Formats: sequence, structure tokens, C-alpha cells
Amino acid sequence: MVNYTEAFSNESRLMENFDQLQKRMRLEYPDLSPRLQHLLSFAISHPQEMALETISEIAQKAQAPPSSLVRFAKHFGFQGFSSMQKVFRSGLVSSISNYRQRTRDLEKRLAENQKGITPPYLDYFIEGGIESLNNLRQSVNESDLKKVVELLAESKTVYLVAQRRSFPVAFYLHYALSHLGKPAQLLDSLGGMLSEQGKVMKEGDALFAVSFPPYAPEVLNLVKEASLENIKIIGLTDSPLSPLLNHTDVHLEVHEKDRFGFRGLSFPAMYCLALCLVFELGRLMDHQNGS
Amino acid sequence: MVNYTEAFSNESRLMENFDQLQKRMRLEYPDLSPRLQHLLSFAISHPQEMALETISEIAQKAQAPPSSLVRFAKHFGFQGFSSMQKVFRSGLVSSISNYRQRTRDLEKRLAENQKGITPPYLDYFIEGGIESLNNLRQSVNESDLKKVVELLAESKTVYLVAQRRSFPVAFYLHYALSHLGKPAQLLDSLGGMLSEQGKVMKEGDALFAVSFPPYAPEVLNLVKEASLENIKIIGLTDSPLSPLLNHTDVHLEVHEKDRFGFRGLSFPAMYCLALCLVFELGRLMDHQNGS
DNA sequence: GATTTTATGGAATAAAAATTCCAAAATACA
DNA sequence: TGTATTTTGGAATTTTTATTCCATAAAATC
Repeated sequence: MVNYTEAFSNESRLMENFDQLQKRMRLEYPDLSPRLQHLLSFAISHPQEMALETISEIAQKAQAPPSSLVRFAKHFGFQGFSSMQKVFRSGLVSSISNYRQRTRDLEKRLAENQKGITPPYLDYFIEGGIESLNNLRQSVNESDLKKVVELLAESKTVYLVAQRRSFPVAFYLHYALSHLGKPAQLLDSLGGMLSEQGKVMKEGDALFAVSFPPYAPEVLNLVKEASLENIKIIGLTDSPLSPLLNHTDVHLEVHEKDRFGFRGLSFPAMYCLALCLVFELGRLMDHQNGS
Repeated sequence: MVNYTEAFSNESRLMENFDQLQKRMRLEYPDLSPRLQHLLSFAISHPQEMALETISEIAQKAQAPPSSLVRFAKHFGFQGFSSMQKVFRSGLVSSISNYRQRTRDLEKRLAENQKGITPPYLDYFIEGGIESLNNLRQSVNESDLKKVVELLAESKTVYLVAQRRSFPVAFYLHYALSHLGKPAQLLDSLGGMLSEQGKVMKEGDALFAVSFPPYAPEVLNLVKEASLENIKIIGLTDSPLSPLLNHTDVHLEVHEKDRFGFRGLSFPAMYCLALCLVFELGRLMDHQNGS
């Protein structure tokens, strides 16, 4: 029987990241038996399979019996195949966002010294911001983005609406569009006149609505009314289930991730998206003027 | 016993890609039972977990029994949870290869020609945002940050001022501070009354001024006047040479980097900083109340 | 307000996957 | 060439994971 403590510490020592494991494997290659060498080269060239498939599927693909795979894992100090697979999985995931792990480390540190001297919270938010930017790549679809830019370009006037914490983005967009020479109006609900402000929209205009939880009902109402008037609606929201989407012609999503139950980390992503929109619109407008 | 042919054709019809499945899920959302809706929103917001973890781990995270997950999978035509998970796995893999592909393309294009870049530009802005977040780590000094938080905590009321493109940050800070229960006033220059709005500040208050090039003279004036009244001034600006700094008690810097000669990439960093400030202030206030 | 229908959770069961163990094969060594 | 040692494959077993089924709860319908 294996000594539990030793096995545990061994495992945790080996809970190295995928890169380290791979390095160690390459190093040990020459000293392995033929079968293990064969499996090693398979593992290195098929990390995805190693991460996702079952031991017998892998065994089949690698032309070896499952027991050899277990032996292989044990050779590298794992308790069994499953524990090794976890490292391959983490490697897979970290190639998506390699900040995840760092974030977890920070979280751990945070949990440890709850009361102690100020830990570097800023780092923590920076990590979160980076993660949110990385996610943006996946949550925004190229053709939607293109469509939004075209809608903005085609519309006579762009109206912008948002309330509470979503308001800053609408404000910025208004600022930037105006500077581009695109007629834009910010529906800022000044004096509670949001609905009245919306009345000036005409067919041929576009309404850019930003709404994040808790979705402000005023914004949803305005969007609903506008859609009845044949105004093109562009939505910026957090999820495919957002109530905003019932009336939008096209929408962009920025997913919210919170930290310490603290909302707002979608801001970095939102601004990147906004900047990009404005930039592309500027190019498109230039192009149309030029020709 | 299940009819094999039927089950098979059904499955293979449903062996749609991850995107299609997600789309279909979104579509059916309104018609689902509460539990299924709940699982659906979990599935959509945690695709990684859905792809990699076991049914019971997912059940635990989603706060539902495993059987509901099986029911969920079956609702969408799968034979069981496992077959659905395969689709999530394939989605994971394809998102990785997409990401890698895009990154490679991006690098290639960057290397080829700086000027002839073609869309999607979003990647560039994301890269820029990440760079700006990374710079934040260096440009913000821990002790200044601490001092800012303390000043905010000590002050009776926090006034916030910013104009034009800096305004959104001040707006957000106002929103967040108010939600923390910190008395805050946004000097929004409504009706051109900025200077008059500033008159209400008293000793014991703090003024948080945000100013980026071109530094709005109204803000600089307000800061100057406030400093004469012994109001504590906190500055958020872009450089150590900023005219704002002549009167501030403490300041934070977020350096601007532009892309294609396009300003605004400091936004992600600015919001991270703002979020962090608010978070730390919240902690400090909690702590003071507690003791 | 009673009755039918639908939704839900969880224990029992089935299925699948991983691991162990041992006999046989290959290799090394005398 | 015979013996000891290592390596290997695969059947048997154990463990883990997924699925089914049923009793109960909630909702809808009458």
C-alpha cells in the first residue's frame, strides 16, 4: 500500500503546470522502455486527446493497452491515469486563458490573509480585466460587429441610451461619434425626460442601447417603442438571455464576470469594444467619402 | 429498448456544432421550466465547466441534482448527459484552435505590414487594452493608492469632476461610491454651472478630479479654487507633467497609449483602477464600521 | 378547492471507466 | 542454453460516473 502522505505530497508537487510536465517528459524520454517511449511521443503530439478522451479511447489511438497508460502515468509520479489527465486538461484550459491560474493563486492568497495587511488588490483587478478582455474575443462575433458598424454608418442620426452603471459607455460613444462627425444624440434622461427625448427619433435613425443587469426598465421601454417606429436597434448587453434582445436588430455581448461579488469588470472589455466600433466606423466613413 | 437506428440518426442530427447548439438553447429558453432555465443559463455562462467536469461536479456548481442535468440534455434531444458534453467539448477545442489561428494571423499581419492592416481590428484593441492594463501595475504606486482610499474614507462628501472623454470615469465613480453609502456628488457641469456646483464644497470634503489631454480648463479652475478652500484634492491623470498636479494632495497616473493614433486605450486601465479604489474603500469602510 | 398534469430531487441501478494483478513474452545476463 | 529480470497485454475487479425510476411537490386545469 502506498503511503498516503507521500503520495499526496508527491501529487501536489507534481501538480505542476502542463508545460513543466511536458518538459520533464522530454527529459526522461531516453530512459524509458519502448512502450513508454511510444506513449510519451503520442502524449506529446496529441495533448488534446490526452486531455479529453477516455483511457481506452486513447489506448486505441495510441495502439497500446489501457494498463500501459496507467503505468505511464505512474511512472511520472501520478496516482493513476486520471490525475495525469487533469494536468493535460489544465494545460488545455490555460491555453485559452493563461491568466486563470494566476487569478486563482491571487484568490488563494486573498483567502489566506483576509485580515492582514493590504494585499495587492490592484493586481487582482488587473487580472480580471485582462481575463475579461480575452473573453471578449470569443463573445463578439465578427459579422455582428461588422453589421453594427454598417448600421451606424447608414443611419442618419445615432441615438444612445443607457442608465446607471451602463451610462458611461453610452456617454463615451456619444463623445466619440460626435468627434467623428457622425450625428449623435445622447438620451441622458435629464430631468426624467427619457421617453420624451426618444420621441425625436425617426425612421432612418439608429438607437444604440446599452443595458446590463439590473436592466433598467426605462431603457427597455424606449427600445420597445423605437422598434415599433422602424428604428434600427443595436444592443450591447451581457447575455444571450438579456431582455434587451427581444427588439434588437443586432447585438453585441460582453459577458460579466464579477470578483468578490463585485460587478463592473466588464468595463475594460466594453470600452475596447466601443473603441473598436468607433475606429471601424471612422474608417468606413472615410472610405465612403473618399469614393 | 431504444431503437438503435432512430437514436443514432437523432444523435447525429444533433451532432451540430457548439454554436448551433447554443443558438438553439437560447431560442428555447423561454419555454423551459424554471430548473431547466437555470441550468441553461449556467451552461451558457460556464461552457468550460460543462465541457470538462463530471455531471456531479457540474450539478454541485449549478446547484441542481445530477438528474436534472440528464433531463436537460434529453430535452435537447441527446441520449444523455454524456452525449451533450461531447458537443461542449468540441466547442472548447474549436474555440482554442480559432483563438490560436487568429492570434497567428494577427502576428503575421502585424509583421507583414503596419499600414495595410485589415479587419478585424478588435484584436488590436484587445491587445492594446491588455498592454495598458499591464502598464497600470507599474504606473500606480501602492502607497498612493492607499492614501487615496484613506482620503476618500475620511472625507465627509466626495465630489467628482471631469469633462468630455474623462467624464465617464467620474460618472462611474459617483455611481459606485453612492452604492457604497459614501456621500458623493457629481459635478456634471449641467447647464454650464460647474463653477457654481463647486461652491458647495466645504472643508472636510474631497474633490476627485479626472483630467486627460486636452486638459479641460474648467476642471483645472475648479481644482485651483477648491485647493484654496482646504479641500483635499485627488487627481487622476495621464502624466507627471499634467497641469492638474499643481494642486493635488495625491494623484494616480494612468499612462495613455494610442493605437492607430487613436486615444482612449487608457479606459480599461482607468476602470480597473476605479474598481479597485471602490473595492478597497468598501473594505475600509466595513472595517471601520465593524470596530 | 379538488384533480390532473407537470416538474423535481434523490435513492437505486446500470454503465462506463480506471485500476490492479497476474501470466506470458521479451530481454538481459550468466 | 538456461535462468533471472524486466516489460507487456489483457482479464478481473474496483471505483467512478451516468442514468433510471419513483415518490413527492408544485403548478395548471377544471
